[in-house]
Amino acid sequence: MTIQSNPKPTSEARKRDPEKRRRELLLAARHEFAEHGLSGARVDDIVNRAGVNKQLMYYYFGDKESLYEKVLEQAYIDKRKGEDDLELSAMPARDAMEKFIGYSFEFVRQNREFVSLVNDENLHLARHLEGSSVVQKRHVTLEKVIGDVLERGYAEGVFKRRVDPVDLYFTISSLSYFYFSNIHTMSKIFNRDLSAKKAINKRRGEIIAIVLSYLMHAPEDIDQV
Amino acid sequence: MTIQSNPKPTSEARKRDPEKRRRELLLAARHEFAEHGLSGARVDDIVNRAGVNKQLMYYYFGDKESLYEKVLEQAYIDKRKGEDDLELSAMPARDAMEKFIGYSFEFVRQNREFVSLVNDENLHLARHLEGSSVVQKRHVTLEKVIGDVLERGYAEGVFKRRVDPVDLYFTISSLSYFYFSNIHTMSKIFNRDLSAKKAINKRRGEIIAIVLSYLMHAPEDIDQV
Amino acid sequence: MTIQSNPKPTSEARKRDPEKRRRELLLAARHEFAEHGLSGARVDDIVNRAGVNKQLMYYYFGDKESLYEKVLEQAYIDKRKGEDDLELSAMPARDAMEKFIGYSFEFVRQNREFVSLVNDENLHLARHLEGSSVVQKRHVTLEKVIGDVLERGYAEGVFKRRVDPVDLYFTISSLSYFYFSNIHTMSKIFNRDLSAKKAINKRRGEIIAIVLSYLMHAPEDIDQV
Amino acid sequence: MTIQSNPKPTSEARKRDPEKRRRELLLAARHEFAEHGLSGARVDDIVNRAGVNKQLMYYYFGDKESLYEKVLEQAYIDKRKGEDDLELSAMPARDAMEKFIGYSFEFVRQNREFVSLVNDENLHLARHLEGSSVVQKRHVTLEKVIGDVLERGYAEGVFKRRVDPVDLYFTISSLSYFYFSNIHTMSKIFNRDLSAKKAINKRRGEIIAIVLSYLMHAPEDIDQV
DNA sequence: AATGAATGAGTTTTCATTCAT
DNA sequence: TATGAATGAAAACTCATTCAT
Repeated sequence: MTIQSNPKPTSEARKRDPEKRRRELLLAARHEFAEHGLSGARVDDIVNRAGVNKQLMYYYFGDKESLYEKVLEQAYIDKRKGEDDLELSAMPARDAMEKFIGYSFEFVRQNREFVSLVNDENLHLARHLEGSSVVQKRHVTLEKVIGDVLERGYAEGVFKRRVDPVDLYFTISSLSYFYFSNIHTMSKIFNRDLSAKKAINKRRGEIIAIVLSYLMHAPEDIDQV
Repeated sequence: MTIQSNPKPTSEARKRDPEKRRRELLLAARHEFAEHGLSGARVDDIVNRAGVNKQLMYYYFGDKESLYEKVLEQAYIDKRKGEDDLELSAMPARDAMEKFIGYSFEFVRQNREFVSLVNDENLHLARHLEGSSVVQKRHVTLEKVIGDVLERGYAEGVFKRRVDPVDLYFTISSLSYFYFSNIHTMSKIFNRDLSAKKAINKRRGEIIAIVLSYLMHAPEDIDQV
Repeated sequence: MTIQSNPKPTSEARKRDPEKRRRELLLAARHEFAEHGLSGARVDDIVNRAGVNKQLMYYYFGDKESLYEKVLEQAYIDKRKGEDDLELSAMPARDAMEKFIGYSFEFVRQNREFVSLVNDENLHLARHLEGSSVVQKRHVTLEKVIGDVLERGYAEGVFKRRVDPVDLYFTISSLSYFYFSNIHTMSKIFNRDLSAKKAINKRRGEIIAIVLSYLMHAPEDIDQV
Repeated sequence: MTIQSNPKPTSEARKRDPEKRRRELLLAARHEFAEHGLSGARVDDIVNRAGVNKQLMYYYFGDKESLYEKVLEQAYIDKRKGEDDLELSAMPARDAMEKFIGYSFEFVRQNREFVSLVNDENLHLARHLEGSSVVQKRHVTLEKVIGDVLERGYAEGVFKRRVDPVDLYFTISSLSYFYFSNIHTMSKIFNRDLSAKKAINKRRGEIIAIVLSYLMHAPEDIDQV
């Protein structure tokens, strides 16, 4: 690995690049698992998609399920990377919150495969997340980041309602995730084209409004009515 | 023949009751499909659960996929039945809305299988809902019921924000559905026991608060801040 | 049978006419067996075609294979009936022979199902003809009829070549039967539409010419060349 | 690897010879299909005959029907190979024709499986010949070869009757093929042992006589009588 | 005489995985 | 590292036949 590590494309070129093959396999696997779920995915299809020999998959990942775990873990890592890149601490609380909600929505919008993977993993009772402490660790920081924004909001006086950061994350995720997670059944049931750009953008606006409205109004407001 | 003619099921009885067998098969199938998804479910397991011969399933439903369609359709019908039983028109708008949100939450809480089925159906792009116009028809009334409550709320002055009934249904569904749909991954990720009764009840309260807060505050409220 | 034998259509009419149902079953079975062979035919399809309950077939015929035997036997009986109706003894030998050849050809032309049935029976080594002495008996007369025509032909001087009646029957059958038996493969192989009326009629003429030419020229004719 | 590199099959040897396994599968399949037809043949029996794992059949051929197609195609190719080996152009027309008829007869005599396969394929309306252009192409040359012999016969003055080469091929095939195709039913019907060597040889002689007689006598011969 | 329900034993096909090189 | 060949176990589905009425 260290010896042949960098480019150095000899006559036979791009062959014998184990890392690349691994990545290609993971990518192909993500597509397959997202499209068909763990049990619906076919090892044959994955390796065909990746353009590699079947045995190579076993060589790299051991078996189908381990490959699935790797795919899942990577999906969560990718998502958290995006969240960390937001740099929310650099802006006013309300803006930060709006940005975070918008990003959450856009993330699922552009990573539908993530939704499918996570849904399927819930079908399996999150059994494959067991081995991965990475995922858990990464979410501790997320909790903190949201907490910080909230605190700043309270300090600024822009947020009125005290909420648990994780609860808030739930709210934001629910609203963002569900739209894409259930887009097909909902489109059929209500006979609407929810995949239309216009519909999606409208929904994003509404989701931001819901969350902000919630944060910006103290509980008493309602009870007083 | 003349003696046992009527549904008087004697001691051994329960034989030759095709309708019952059909129902038992559907029930067993719902369990299996909810647990393992369409591709993960095993016909053998379904018929074993139902205690019938495998061929009977084919005799009644044609094939695995058709059985799945029937299960799915029935799941939606059952859900809609519950919604219709709420009789929301008989109470003040705010109470009606609170009741509806609470019911939506409790429905998924007590019908986790519904969540699994619908998630899996989304994985299949809602392809199996194609043939069922029943499901679509039943949701037209739902749209009307929500619309009525909203209108009454505006008239009563209790609701301030104008929203599309279907959008509102989305909001309520998102918040209710996601909690249970993603309960396993979320529990792992945040290392919390989201299945605990206390956590669930707390979340229900918050969801009701979110939705009501949204409806009861006009958009300007936020912008003015 | 004797009591309810004739029409007497009571209130419920055409129901309860066992003989008719038997015939309908046999007819449907003939279609199915001719189309798919013994092993390819489906009991379900047969009874559906006949519009009767499956169990009725078992009630009447015992099992699929016995039904097949009945169908086969009936097919041979029908064919022999036609041959007997020709009344070849009433006309000059050459005309009789021409008529017989023509009839043989037309029979398979119009009874393609016979061809399929017989082919399939040969696949089964004629095992199902075992029980049926009827078929064998009926062909003894056929042998005689052909023999008579031949003898008259020799006496009239129109036929020159002495042949065994059964051999001749083979020749005629071969030429007639093969055309329709192999019409699909041959059409494909030689890229011709052998099912066209024109092609069929032309072939009939040639077959008659072949057989007559053979009978009307003594063996020496060839050797002399 | 370097030591056993060449096809030097040592004592245990014969492993890992995919081509051979393919051939063995095809051979076993030909037996099975010829004995039981497409629908009557059992994949299990085929692979047992070939001594290979069942899945290997699917690995090589895709499914039962595709295997059937390959078997059928190969059967036709083998037959055509034999015909090409006759080298008819090297001998006088009459001898060539006699040789061709004799060969045609002997071919079916020694390749009864061919007969069964072709019969079964006709049952399926030659549907499986669709994809194989090979078969069709190979028969174009056959048509030419027969045409050449005929032309030479006319030139030599030995053949008097002008016939279409394909029609003649039909005549020869009919007479040869039918005898073996229908040998079981005919044996039963006429209570003769048509499988006896003597009977077969006698029939071959007669078939040659029929065809030659036909070719060597102009149509007028009959009409004049 | 007639029927809908039910079944056991197959039959094709699929699939993840391992072998041999 | 890489691959084509090979496999056992299971899966969906089929089919002739019988049961109960």
